[in-house]
Amino acid sequence: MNSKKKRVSSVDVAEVAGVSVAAVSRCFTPGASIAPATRERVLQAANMLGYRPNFIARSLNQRRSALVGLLMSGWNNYGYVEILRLLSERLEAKDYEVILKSVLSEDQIEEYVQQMLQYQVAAIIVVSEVLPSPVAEECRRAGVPVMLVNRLGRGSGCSAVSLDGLSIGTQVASFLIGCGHQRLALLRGRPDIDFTADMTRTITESVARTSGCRIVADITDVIGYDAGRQAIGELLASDNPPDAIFCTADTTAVGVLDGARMDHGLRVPEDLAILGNGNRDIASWACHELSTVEYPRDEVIDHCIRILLPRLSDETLAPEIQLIDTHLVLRKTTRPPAEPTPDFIGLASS
Amino acid sequence: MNSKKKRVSSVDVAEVAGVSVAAVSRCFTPGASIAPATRERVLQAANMLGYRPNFIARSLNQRRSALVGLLMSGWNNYGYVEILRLLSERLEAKDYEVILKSVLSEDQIEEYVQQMLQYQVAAIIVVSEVLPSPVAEECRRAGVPVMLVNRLGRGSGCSAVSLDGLSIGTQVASFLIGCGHQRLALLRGRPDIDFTADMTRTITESVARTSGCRIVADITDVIGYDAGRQAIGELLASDNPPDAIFCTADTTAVGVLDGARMDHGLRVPEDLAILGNGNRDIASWACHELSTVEYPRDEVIDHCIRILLPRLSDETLAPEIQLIDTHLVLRKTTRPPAEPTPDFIGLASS
DNA sequence: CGCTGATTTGCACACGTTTGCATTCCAGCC
DNA sequence: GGCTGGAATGCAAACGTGTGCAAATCAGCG
Repeated sequence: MNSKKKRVSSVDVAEVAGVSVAAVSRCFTPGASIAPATRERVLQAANMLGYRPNFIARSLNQRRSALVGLLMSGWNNYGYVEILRLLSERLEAKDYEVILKSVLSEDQIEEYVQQMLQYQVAAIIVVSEVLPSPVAEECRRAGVPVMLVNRLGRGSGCSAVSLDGLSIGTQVASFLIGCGHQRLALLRGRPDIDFTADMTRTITESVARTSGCRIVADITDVIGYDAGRQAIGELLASDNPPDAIFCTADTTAVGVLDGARMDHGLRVPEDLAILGNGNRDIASWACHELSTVEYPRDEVIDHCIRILLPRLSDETLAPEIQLIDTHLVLRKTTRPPAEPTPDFIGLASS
Repeated sequence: MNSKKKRVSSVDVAEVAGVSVAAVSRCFTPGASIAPATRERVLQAANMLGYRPNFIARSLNQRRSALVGLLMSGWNNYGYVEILRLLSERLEAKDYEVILKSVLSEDQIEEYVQQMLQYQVAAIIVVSEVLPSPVAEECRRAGVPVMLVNRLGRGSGCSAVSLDGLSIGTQVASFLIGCGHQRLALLRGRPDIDFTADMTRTITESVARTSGCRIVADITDVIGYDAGRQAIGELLASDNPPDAIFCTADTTAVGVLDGARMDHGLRVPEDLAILGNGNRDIASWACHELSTVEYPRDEVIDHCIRILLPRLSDETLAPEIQLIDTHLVLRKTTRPPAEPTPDFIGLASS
């Protein structure tokens, strides 16, 4: 009833409690020197008036805020959304606030970063395929650390956490080759993503070292169910139809799977093996049983937080890049390896 | 090189440009009275020094920030994530910043709202099934409007945008009854959600008015693929197996679909009709072809923004509640209506 | 040149905190 | 009782900006 006009501040509390504003400030500062008795009196007055310390004023005074900027794109990528959620939760637990920016086109990045810097964010996290190249330098000048997730940003001087495309590419290649496939196709999204580019490189190299095996197609900008379903049609109609397909997203892989089975009557994995990436919920569903590459999101998040937290309070720390390895999750869209070791044969048949 | 020690502020710019701080402030305030010549000089100095106005200081001075708090839960619900994304984009376009809080349990809400109020947010949006009951009152005291999305929060005095459960329940019931189904089952999530509760109520009422038709099961807390797949097993093993199932989430419906087909050999829709809710991407996939209820997210967002924006600048506006109607999207997990009008029969058979 | 009015500029205060420093208070001890 | 030292408290100066008010500047006109 009285609070309609004015916002209650520390001077109001001080007046009621009969102390100075300094005292009420110390009440809300852990570890400050204050007598238990007055502390009690102040808290009581604050409670009665409905007082809350103003974080904006505090931030101005301390010259640093507990705000962390988060640039997000790739909402259609389920893994990114999970990362967003987990990052948010972990930062909340440390009493940081996340200010979220959804970036639609790369042009916006510059503007958004400027805005975030104006809010004196303690750091900027980029969960996105696009890299704020010119912006990184500006953040460094402002002493604001930048952390890239799912992207390496080589040479940008940012910290980063990403899957190790080289290692995973090797795993994928040796598995598919080991199954006896000879005509591989790759369906991936944007060509300029570090992870998929690295993966493609090692797969290509591994295949080149294997006689009788080759890559019949490497198509970029294939993203999502419909794109996958259409792509498999085109591949099957081509001169060199593949006998195994690796997709950099599970949804694409499911599109390929549905297309192969329902549009073209293929048997999976007998006629065509399909390997996805991400191991999201749909991969385990009974109607798909998709073989895929595990995405170790908890590990990704752990490293993010580990790298980020110390840099929030100490600007001078050097950026760090963390690569993360993972493994395949084999279900029913791929065949078991064609040539297991004798030991395994013995074990299985005895 | 020089910016390592100090942050550049308006006094630095003023000094370089040879004007007062007031002048540089006016440079960045649209519509302020400033001579073009000095404006040019100030901007040049600002640019040279890499100066950016400090929004924290501005917010403190103006006693209001461009921050909007966003409480998010239900990340497994694809629709909610879409809402989050769109809200973020629309608010960005109006130069507001979104502070994101991921709420895991209801206990956290109180704390998170307090934190947001301490950051002087202009409003709080709740995209969540849970309602911050005690908190709503506190926000009103602080003059901060609260907007609920996908939840009505009756009696809480908050603005809200939600689907009209009563209307949709009527549509679902009359469709399923019109198809000749007689044993309906409902699988829904949390029992205390306005939308699904309303829907359940009207479905129950409609069924009660129809002779020969009844509801054989109304199970709550069934959320997601696995839960749906398990639930259909239990339903089929019961004394009263349903011939039609309505699920309040598409993922649940797909679980039911897979379970019915693959675990129990049922034909869908001949033996069992399945209706989902949300019309998310998976519903249209060839392996599912799920009939479902459309979720008109653009409309939801439009109303959100329409209601919210004026209340960001004017605290005195009364809360507003907007109900939104939608329609069914019929694919192949439901049968066409059993008794079309004679006209239709005539048209179809002639 | 002097006057008028409009435009531009600067001064100084306010926003709500935190914090270094000085001061006060109080208990303990010789 | 006087002295000492530590704890508690208040004073006042920041932090970086916006803005009302008054001063200053300037153009225009008689």
